[in-house]
Formats: sequence, structure tokens, C-alpha cells
Amino acid sequence: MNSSNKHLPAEERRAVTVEAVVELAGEQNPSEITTAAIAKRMGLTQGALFRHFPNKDAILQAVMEWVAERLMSRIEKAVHAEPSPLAALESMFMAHVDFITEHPGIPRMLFGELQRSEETAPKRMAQTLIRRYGERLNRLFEQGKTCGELDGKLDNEAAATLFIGTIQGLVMQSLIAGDVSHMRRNAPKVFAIYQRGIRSAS
Amino acid sequence: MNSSNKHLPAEERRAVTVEAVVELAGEQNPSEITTAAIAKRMGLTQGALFRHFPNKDAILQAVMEWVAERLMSRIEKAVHAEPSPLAALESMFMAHVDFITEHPGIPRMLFGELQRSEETAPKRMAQTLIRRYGERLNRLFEQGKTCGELDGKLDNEAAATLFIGTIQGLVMQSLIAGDVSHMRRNAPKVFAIYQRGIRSAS
DNA sequence: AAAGATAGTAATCAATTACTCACTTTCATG
DNA sequence: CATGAAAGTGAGTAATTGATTACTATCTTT
Repeated sequence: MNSSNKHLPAEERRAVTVEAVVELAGEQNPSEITTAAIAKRMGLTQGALFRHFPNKDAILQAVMEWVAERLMSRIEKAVHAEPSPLAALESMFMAHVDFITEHPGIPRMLFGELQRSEETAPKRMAQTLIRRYGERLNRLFEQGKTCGELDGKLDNEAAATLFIGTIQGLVMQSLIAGDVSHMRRNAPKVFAIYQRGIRSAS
Repeated sequence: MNSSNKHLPAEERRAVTVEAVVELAGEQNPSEITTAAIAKRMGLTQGALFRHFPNKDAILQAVMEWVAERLMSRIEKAVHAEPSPLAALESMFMAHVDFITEHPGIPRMLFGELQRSEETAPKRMAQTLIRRYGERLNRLFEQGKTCGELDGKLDNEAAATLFIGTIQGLVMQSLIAGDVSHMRRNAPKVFAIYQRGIRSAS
């Protein structure tokens, strides 16, 4: 029932391609993913990829769009289910960690794209994703301040940087441990410290 | 007076090579640094590099060793100059940020090495560096607890993960902003939140 | 079922990569 | 100053990369 079909309509084939790249990124260095490797994973010839994408960067761009959509919608859902801003922040954090646990290659690809010196389309996608993420955090911070849950003197930008860095730190630890579940186990403890840093002095 | 000399003894040539790579990593994607680019930066032919290093990975390993030595010695110096564990943590943090500001390519190379799937020599160097870094943090955490500056119930591993992640978050922000000085400006604000998260309730 | 449109194959391309080597230049030392 | 070792040159290699193309297979529509 899966992608075992030989002929697929263009749109489906593009979707399958994106999933293949996300899978591969979880298993190997994202910057070493070749078009040949992608095609092999899909049971396709390398040349066939270029029927559906004009070049390799277009594939990576599609992946980044996929990530932006899925991650932001998950986060929005997590935030929406919580009553208070602080609870929403924790829910958002754990939703992000869950997302990464399911797709360990995502944060590596993101960081890799950000590092590229040329201004490529996938790099721009990565940048805007993180900007949108930061703006969402800002709104929660403001809400938290007005309802008194968060420290009124909290620097929003610094708090956002630390929020994202917290996740990045967990990713690094799991890279060193070579174990993805390491991240989910430690996430609550790490967030507890972060929370202590931003909430109002009770 | 500098590396403008044509003929250099092997040891010096190796040192110059490492510095060239560190420079290049600050200007472009570290995973795209070629041996040709390194040689060009040094005003040397590509073949000459392989007189001093058996292969490319040996060059990268030498770079990681350079990083480990310089970073750890700087941090040790920063810690030593401070009276209390909490002040030492802040000094260590700022020393690390200064180091990265001077060599923006370092954190990118480190993260890039950690991502490699094969167990290469430079990857192992990166792993042990971060482990040593974590152990140093642990000692400071323990000291902080016994002298009452830090929360007695603080989870050391989580606090170390967050410390490293905090720096990684700053690196990401500076990558997006495309501006290294961004990091140094925001570092104190971000550390203030972190400090609030780990210190004992006064 | 015929025919046009869509999707995939397999071979090939030029460019780039890390690495090698026969030869030349430079330097230090007796 | 001569000489041998060390350091650098420059032209190579084989392998890999993203991309192209002539051709074939499959699907859809009338």
C-alpha cells in the first residue's frame, strides 16, 4: 500500500521524495545525501528525480517546506490545547522534542542549511521558519507577562534564543550519545531549568 | 613575518594549515572546505598539503585538537580568575562566547563532525571535547551546590546540556542574522536567564 | 483500442573531489 | 661551497557528483 508502486503521479512522487530525504537525514550526514542515494531509497533511478525537480536544491527546498508546515501545525495544536501561556510553552517544547524524536534528521538539515554561504532557496526557508518560530514564542511571552506567569522584565529575544538553544543542546547530546531516546528522557528536566529562568518570582 | 615564507619546516606548516582551515570555516560551509581551497588560502599547491598530512581527515583531526587545547585552556583560565562557582560559570560562558566570536567557524565544524555517520578520528575528538567540557561544568555545579549558590536539587546533566545549548542557540541566531557581533551583544542577557534557572532561591 | 501524455530507464556528460608522484627548488650543515 | 635531505611544484589519477538525454513503459482519455 506504500510507495512500492512503480508509476506515481507527479505530486505523490514529490511527496515520497521528501519523505525519503527526511528518512535518510536521520541515518547519515545530511550534507552527504546524494541524489543517487535518494533515488535508491525510493527504488527509482537517479535520473527520474529530475523529472519532478529542476535540481537538487529544489528537492531540499521541498523538504524545508514540509518541515515548516508539519512542525508549525503541530506546535500550534500543542499551544492551543493549553490554558495558560506557561503551560503552552511547555507543551510546545515537548511537541517539538517529539517531532524531532520522530525525525532526527530534521534539526541536522536545518542547521546544515543555515551554514551554507550562498543564499539558496532552502536556506531562506530555514531562516523564515526559525523567524516564525521566534514570533510565536514572542506572543506567548507577552501573554505570560500580562497574566503574571512570566517575569515582567524578561527579555523576549533572549528567552527565544534560549528556548531554541535548549532544543539544540538536547540534539547535540543525543548526537554524542548516538541515541535518540536520550533526548525525550532528558527534555523535561532541561525544560524545568528553563522554566525556572523565565517565570515570575512566586 | 607571517606565513608568507615559501619554505616552512613541517611543524610550522602544519600549524599554518590548521589556522587556514579555521579561517575558512568562518567564511563558508565547513563541509564544503576542499583541500584545494585550503592550499589556495595558504599560497601553496594542493599536493604540498599531503607532504604534511596523510589525508584530509588528518587535517581535520589536527584542527579539532587545536580547538580542544585553545578552548579548554581559555576556559580554565576564566574559571580560575573567579572567586565563586556562579561567577566562574558566567566567566566560562563569556570566555566561550569570545572564543567563538573570534573563530566563528569552530562551532559549525564541531557540529558538522558530530553529524558524520562513520566513526572518524576528528569526530571522536569532537565527542571527547564536549565530554571534557561537560565534566568541567559538573565540577562547578557541585561546588556551587555545596557553597549554596546553586539549587541543591539541580540536575547536573540537564544543566550542562542547557549550558551548551545556550551557546548553540546564540550561534544559530548569529547564523540567521549573518552577524557575529550579534552573539556577544546578546550573550549576557541569555546567560542571565540561565543563571536564574540554576541558582538557589535567594 | 488508439493515441497522446506522463513517468521511468540507462547510459553518459562535464565538473569536482581527494590523493599520487616524478621532478625541481630551497635550506641547513659539515 | 658542496651536498643531501626537506619542502614545493604541477601534471596527473580514479572515483564521485549533479545533471542531461534518447528511448521505453505505463496510464488516461476519447
